[in-house]
Amino acid sequence: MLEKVKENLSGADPRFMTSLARGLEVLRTFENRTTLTVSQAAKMAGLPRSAVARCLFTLEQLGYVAATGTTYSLRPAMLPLARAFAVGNPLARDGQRVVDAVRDRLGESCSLAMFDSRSGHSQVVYVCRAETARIISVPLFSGSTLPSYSTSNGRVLLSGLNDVALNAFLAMAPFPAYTSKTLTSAHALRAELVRIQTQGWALTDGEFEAGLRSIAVPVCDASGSVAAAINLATQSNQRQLDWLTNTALPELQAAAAHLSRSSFR
Amino acid sequence: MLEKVKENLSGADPRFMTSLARGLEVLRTFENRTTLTVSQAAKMAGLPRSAVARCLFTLEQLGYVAATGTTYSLRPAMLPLARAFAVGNPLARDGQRVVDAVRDRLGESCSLAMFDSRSGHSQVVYVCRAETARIISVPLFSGSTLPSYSTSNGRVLLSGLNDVALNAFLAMAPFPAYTSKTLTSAHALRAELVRIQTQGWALTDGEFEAGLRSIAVPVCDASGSVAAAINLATQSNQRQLDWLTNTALPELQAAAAHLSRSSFR
DNA sequence: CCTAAAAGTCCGATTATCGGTCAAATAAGC
DNA sequence: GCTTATTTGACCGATAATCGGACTTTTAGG
Repeated sequence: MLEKVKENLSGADPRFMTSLARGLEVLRTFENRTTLTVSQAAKMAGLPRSAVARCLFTLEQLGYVAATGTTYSLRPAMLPLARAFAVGNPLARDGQRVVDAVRDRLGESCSLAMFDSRSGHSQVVYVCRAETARIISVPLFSGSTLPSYSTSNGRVLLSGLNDVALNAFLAMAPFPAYTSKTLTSAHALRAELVRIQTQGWALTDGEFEAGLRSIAVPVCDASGSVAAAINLATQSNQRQLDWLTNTALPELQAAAAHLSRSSFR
Repeated sequence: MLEKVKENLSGADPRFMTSLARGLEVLRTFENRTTLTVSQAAKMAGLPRSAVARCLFTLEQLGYVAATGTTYSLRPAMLPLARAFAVGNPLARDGQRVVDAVRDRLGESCSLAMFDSRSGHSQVVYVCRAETARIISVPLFSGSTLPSYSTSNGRVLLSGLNDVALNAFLAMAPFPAYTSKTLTSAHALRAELVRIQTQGWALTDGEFEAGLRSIAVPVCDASGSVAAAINLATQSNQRQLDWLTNTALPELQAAAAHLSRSSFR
């Protein structure tokens, strides 16, 4: 997994720092578990214990994790970095205002998402989110990640990939089905992504979770490529499909256009 | 600065991974500047250009930063890590509810802060925050950092340090004065910290910013040591000092006690 | 067009990193 | 309470990953 990233790059670029990659990989294990021992982290990261112990020792010295006995946990050190992104990235900076506005106008939860570029293109990370009532079983926050192939935001982002990247991603198919409606084959997904690309928006209906209906549109950067996606999530029994395409879609498109403009700065 | 951290640790522990430390140090430069070139980052981090170029190359491969031409900027990769802390740390998880409640009851901005353990004990990071109207010139978010010696939250945290850590910190004195009232000498600070420790709360009045008055109390963990601080920030011309100690203080203490309990889990 | 600064490339030296091993400690199972 | 199974912590020689300076190319500025 880690080696793949390195090797894919025209075969082991000498500029690639394995130690740095490993250390960050170890940090990442805390996304799945709040407290970890050395061997647990080693198992999860798929690295030798000694290497993981070195990483955790270093991360502790630097103040990124804290040790209580032999168990490690995260320190707040990530928060300033997350804030740096939140205020430095034009889309993230203006995004909260925009999703709040959409939520207020339409009365449904609205989210701005981007690729979590750490995991190829398989995951999207929620950057900004405005909630109404909780409609999804898994709680979402800024920083939550969701699979890209089965969510409207994710599909919009996938539809903006170039052929090489898209093929690389689809090579991972088939994908697990969350519901009976989930598209899981590379063929079906590719067809859907093509349609999304031409029509300019994506709609998923109960593919990630039964009863969850969602529509998303792309947010483009100055070069015209898809930099983010903004979506509206509703309950199937509350909003009809044509409400999404007739009422929600124009609002989302306006919001996306507005965000697009701000990303030029 | 980086070497100090390493050497202070009983002279270059072989477990310390310099490459990992450097990579994280390079990441940190983005806290000061949203976009950076290699040489800018090298200058800020105080590292050779070639080393920084390797770090940025690696961080880009891993998806933590993105390159646009020769300038780099952060990707949303930090958000999942920040969220992992926010939901995994007991104080952070319950903190938002608590500061919101205090803000609602007292009508003033309330914040929960912890040491930013990356920079010795010189900075505190705001973990949770509930705002009223903007009363401070510099906007604060979750993830914002402020100097510990001149803020009420910071002083509470400092008052919980052991002698060794405190002496190490005070050795950096004198500290810059933000206003004419700022305590800047090690002597004065030490005296104030002792008083804070015995009385159980800290009050700063216009030391960080003129017209800003703030009171803070400690939040302790299971072992009884200070794990966080919670404070209320007011404008000098709106709230008298005795309102802070008579009305605000009990509320803060109740909130802190409540948080303390949740940290046991 | 010329100058200065930054970026990109390369490479030999060195040392930081590696990962397996072993003893000690801890936890689990009986 | 004893045995067994993991886990931790420390060690160390081998090796490859990292280092940083030097050079060339490119970009930016006057």
